[in-house]
Amino acid sequence: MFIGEYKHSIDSKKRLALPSKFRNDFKGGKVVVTRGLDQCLFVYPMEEWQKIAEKLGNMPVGEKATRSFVRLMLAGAIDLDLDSQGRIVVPDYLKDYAKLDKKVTVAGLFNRLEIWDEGTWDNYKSGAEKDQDKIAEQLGKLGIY
Amino acid sequence: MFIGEYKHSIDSKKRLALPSKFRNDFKGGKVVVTRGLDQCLFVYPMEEWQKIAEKLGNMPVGEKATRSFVRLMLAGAIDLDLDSQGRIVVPDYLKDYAKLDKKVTVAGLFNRLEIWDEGTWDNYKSGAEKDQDKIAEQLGKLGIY
DNA sequence: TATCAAGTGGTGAAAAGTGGGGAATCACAA
DNA sequence: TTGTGATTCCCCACTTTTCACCACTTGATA
Repeated sequence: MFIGEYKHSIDSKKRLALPSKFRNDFKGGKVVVTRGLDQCLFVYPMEEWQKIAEKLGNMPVGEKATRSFVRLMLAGAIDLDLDSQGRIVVPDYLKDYAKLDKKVTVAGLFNRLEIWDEGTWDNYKSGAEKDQDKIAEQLGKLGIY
Repeated sequence: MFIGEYKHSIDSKKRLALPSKFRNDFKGGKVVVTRGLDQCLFVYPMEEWQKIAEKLGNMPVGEKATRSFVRLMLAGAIDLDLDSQGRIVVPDYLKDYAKLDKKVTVAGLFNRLEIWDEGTWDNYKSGAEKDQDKIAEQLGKLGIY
């Protein structure tokens, strides 16, 4: 289970180390990175991704909106290997999508990691902190007190 | 499984390299290329195409739109060999159909590759990316949170 | 202080993408 | 048949990118 917030950096060769804590969770050193919501990237272990890809691959392509959604998700994803230091190489199109600069924040979100540009993350967080009331409300709905 | 987004180029002899990553998925170096939806080309491994062609052949011919779609795909299909560098030669009629210029984007879509003109792809993508709410909704349906 | 693990950075070899020459093939006219 | 031009295919070559490997730095621990 992925949890916590980590500050890492992308070097000039677009390499990014994933928190060492989670290396064992990526079996075979294989991960899948996709476009996420709110300008971040999602990182899934391969097994987790398989399930998602299967669903995506079997969605009906008749409807235009569905088609573009599937295209965005599948074409936006990439399977990567960790190098011997536990790093991935972030492809340009994903780096651009999430507007990643040198400093990034890696966040654990239960069944996935998220990769954020550090600035974007800080903004997002401070925005979310302001919305404490709404968050409390949502927690209530989930039965968390 | 085909995923990811790759920038390649078509040279003056209409040759296009497919991502090296997928070369092993095309057994015997044989692929089938055909007209796809939304002004792109579909690229299938031979085995996969057999299945698709069968499905297409068995579609009800009652509806006019279906009929023309089936014609487009079946009649437009051609089987090509990869050369020793992993390239295919794109026939004129397909190149014209997808309005391919020098720069193209190859996208992995689970059981097929798609070939897009780079500009067309970028437009298509930015159109689809705009609607983050819809994307979130679709992700929810897939059980991704 | 010695040690170890984690994060970061750099280098050289190999692979991938691209481009071009020239032989082989074909169509068609002389 | 022969000649001409166009096209296709095969092979080689150049350039850029990628990858595997090694090395340095920092901080925590004993």
